[in-house]
Amino acid sequence: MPRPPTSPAGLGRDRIELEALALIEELGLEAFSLRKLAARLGCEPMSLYHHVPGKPALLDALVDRLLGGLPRPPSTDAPAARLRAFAAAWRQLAREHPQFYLWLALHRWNSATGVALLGEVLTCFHAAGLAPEAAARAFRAWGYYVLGATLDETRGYGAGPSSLHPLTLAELEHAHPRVAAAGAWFQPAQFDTTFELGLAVLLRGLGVEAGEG
Amino acid sequence: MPRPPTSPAGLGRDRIELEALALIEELGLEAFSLRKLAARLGCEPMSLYHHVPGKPALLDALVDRLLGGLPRPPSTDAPAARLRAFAAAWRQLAREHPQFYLWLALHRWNSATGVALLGEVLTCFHAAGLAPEAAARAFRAWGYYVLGATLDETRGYGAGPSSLHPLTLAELEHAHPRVAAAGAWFQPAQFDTTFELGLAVLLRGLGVEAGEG
DNA sequence: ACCTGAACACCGTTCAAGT
DNA sequence: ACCTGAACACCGTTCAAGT
Repeated sequence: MPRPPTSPAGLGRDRIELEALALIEELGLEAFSLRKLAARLGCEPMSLYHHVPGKPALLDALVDRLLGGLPRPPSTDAPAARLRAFAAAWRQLAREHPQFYLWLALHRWNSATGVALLGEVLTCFHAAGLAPEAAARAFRAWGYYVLGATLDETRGYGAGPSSLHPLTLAELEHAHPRVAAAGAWFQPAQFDTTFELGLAVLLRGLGVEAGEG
Repeated sequence: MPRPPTSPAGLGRDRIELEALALIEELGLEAFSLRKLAARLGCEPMSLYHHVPGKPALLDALVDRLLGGLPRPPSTDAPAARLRAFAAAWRQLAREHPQFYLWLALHRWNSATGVALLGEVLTCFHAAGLAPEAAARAFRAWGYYVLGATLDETRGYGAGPSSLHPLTLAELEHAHPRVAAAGAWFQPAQFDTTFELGLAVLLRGLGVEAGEG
């Protein structure tokens, strides 16, 4: 009684990768392990090695999967609109996979999928009329901003306290009233507005968007 | 024969923390362990627990140590100059501790030291004449950019390939000539120029620096 | 007060063996 | 071809014991 190649009982890369993605969000990236993944899949830890070379390779495969699935803006849109759309899709991906995002963001995208995506973004800067050097630098600066924002949004205030001797709210308000007051604009509900503000400044200042837009 | 409190034979937090900082850079953040630190210090792993509550607490103490040691610009400088100086000092710190920087950058600075530093930076935006909300959002956008740039500089291209099937240089030049050509401006020698470009755009667009400087 | 040794509950991964 | 079980070399940390 041979079973189909993607039978739920068989492992296969798809089932392994999808379950890994879910388990990472459930447990956190640090607590995720191949042994727990195997338990979730109902197999022995070592069975995974017949489908995946090891843990780093599995995580890199997840990067490729997510990069490949990122929605692309229509190439008929204006360059600035396309860059806003790329940033929005990327932020959405970070929001959907906050735990995995640390690995996703900080590993080199030197696979075919990753380089293709980088090329699409870089093309927007060329399409905006920038010379090669200006386009390369603007691409980089834009990436710095998007990277920092998404990491801060997923791993910053949302991640909870980590210090040995954290300041209490009362201490904060007494010692640093301005920091305490600014906290109102550091809430998740404000993320979109703040992100758009900085992005608009960058796109305009980098020469991607005309002054009168 | 009682020994002085900071004797080389005794452990003490200072010796533990300084050795940890050095060992993290030597081995990499992921490979660093308390057991290896103990071996380096010539003691048993469990001896460390008499000076430090655990591994995360030790790393958070290192954050506090480095934040406290960050050089501060003179408060007589103009706000924009101070923000450039903070960014430069921060980038320097990242360059000196590229391995530890991932932990340093992504843990909440809710200690007294951390909040004081955040307050000093936020004050620059107020001093530039921005209203509380604009200052809070500009502070955040500035931080996104600095965070992303430093992480990319320390963990990006410098960290080597990670993908399962990386593109070769020849494949890259054939399939994505523009990405390959842009690589010339992605080298470490170009980091300063690119960083300053984006920072200038942000400071000007956020209203920190006047149009005519 | 400070350090030690054995032990516990985990890791990723190798290897030889099963079907 | 695919899965398993035992084993190896690691982790962080607890606990009881030493001085």
